[in-house]
Amino acid sequence: MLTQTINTQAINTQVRGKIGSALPASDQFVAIADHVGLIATELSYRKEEEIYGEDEPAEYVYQVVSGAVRTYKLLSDGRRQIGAFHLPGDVFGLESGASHRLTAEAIIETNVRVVNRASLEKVAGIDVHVARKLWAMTSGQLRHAEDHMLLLGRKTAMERVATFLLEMDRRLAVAGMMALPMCRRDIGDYLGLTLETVSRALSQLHSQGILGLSGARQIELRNRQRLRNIDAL
Amino acid sequence: MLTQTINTQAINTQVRGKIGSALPASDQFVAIADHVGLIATELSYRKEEEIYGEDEPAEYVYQVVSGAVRTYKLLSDGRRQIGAFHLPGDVFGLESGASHRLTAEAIIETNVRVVNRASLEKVAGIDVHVARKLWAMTSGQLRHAEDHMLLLGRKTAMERVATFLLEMDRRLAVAGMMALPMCRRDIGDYLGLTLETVSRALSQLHSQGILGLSGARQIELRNRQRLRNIDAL
DNA sequence: CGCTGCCTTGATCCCGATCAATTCCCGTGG
DNA sequence: CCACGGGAATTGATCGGGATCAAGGCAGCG
Repeated sequence: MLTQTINTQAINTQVRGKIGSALPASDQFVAIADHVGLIATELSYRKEEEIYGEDEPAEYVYQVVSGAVRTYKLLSDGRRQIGAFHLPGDVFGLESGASHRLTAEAIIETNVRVVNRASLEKVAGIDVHVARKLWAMTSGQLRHAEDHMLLLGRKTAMERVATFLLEMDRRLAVAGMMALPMCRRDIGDYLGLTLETVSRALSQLHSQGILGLSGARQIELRNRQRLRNIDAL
Repeated sequence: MLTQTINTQAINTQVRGKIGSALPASDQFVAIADHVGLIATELSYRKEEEIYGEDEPAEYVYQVVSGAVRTYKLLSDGRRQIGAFHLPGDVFGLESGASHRLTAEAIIETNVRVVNRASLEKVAGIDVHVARKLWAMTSGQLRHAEDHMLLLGRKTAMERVATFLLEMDRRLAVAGMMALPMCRRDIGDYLGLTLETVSRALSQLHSQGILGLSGARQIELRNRQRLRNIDAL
């Protein structure tokens, strides 16, 4: 339960109050919260800590401030499919229905901003721009899921890894370098592969000079065009 | 272009006007159209006919009246991933953004009801219940996509086919029988398998007495519980 | 400096893909 | 009503990409 999390792990980092204009307002989640005067709370989660579980009531909507989050589903025998990685700025845990449909965990030490879902929905019932924004965010997640179904159903291992690298490059590259927050197993569970296959694909791309590795999780893309050629359309 | 479709194939079946209460009002799409007085048009598509293409402007929102529709993405070399099958009552082609992200085709002779997206959005800007409903419909599609990612990324061939049969049973069984509108290739492209693998899995389930076949597309589930046991969680 | 978990690399296996015939319907026309 | 044609489905044989099993290597952190 989130209540426990607040009480046991995150109590020290709680910051209650209206989001002020001093905070980065680079996206609409903040803009909404700011504009309509919603109460936003900031929480911290440690590496590997669960944020919410599958089928739990969706009490809050989250936005990553720093760190990284994975959302996934499990089969009863432990097979895992990660649906998405959530990086700084991303909103996750937004549900139209009553409960979360995936489990969310912090991959590394992570700070998130949360807004109560009920109050957000109340605002959406008054302000059509907020309602439109909630729909657009869910629609954006659907777009990602549709692209990912194509990857999982039809792409080869090498194509999947190329797609992954280009996605991460777009989302978290700083000065041409990526610092991946997740391990090989997470990447495999996102791409529908084993960690060994991910590792082999990365090694091969490295040997071809398409990427540089300075530490397993520090990756530099040296030739994006060749990577795009490997990735099927 | 849809305009062409209207002019060439569907002109005879066009029915312009406010949806009346005499039509089945079992779902909210009709309820919305009825309530707010939107103009709904009914169109027909022949077997294999395209309804809209990937990246085309999303001018209309569709609801299946009769028949069946597949929505899919293609890779440049022709590999195809079907994201969903749309059966009578289902809404498809609803986009929050400007364009369609998958191609839609009629699988068999199909009748659909269409509503202009711009006018629907205009209504959503006034009536919060309509706005809420649009969000909920997109959210429902996201739920399906999340479940399907788990299937495509982590389930075995037999598990995928079991999941498929249970889904179709739920959605189109009449008196314990299913009349599948789609061929084995479509099923394969939905499940991330080849048509041969789908066929083999069905044959095996048949030989185990779990399903009855009267014609390749007429399937009777004889033991849903065993099918649920085969389907991982 | 030495664990300990993460990653890489190698060897082998196996499930589902691919290639290849039939067979089975189902629709069509005689 | 039946014969026929042709796409759809089944079934068989073989292949191969990625999984699995199994060591090492390395690096980040105490």
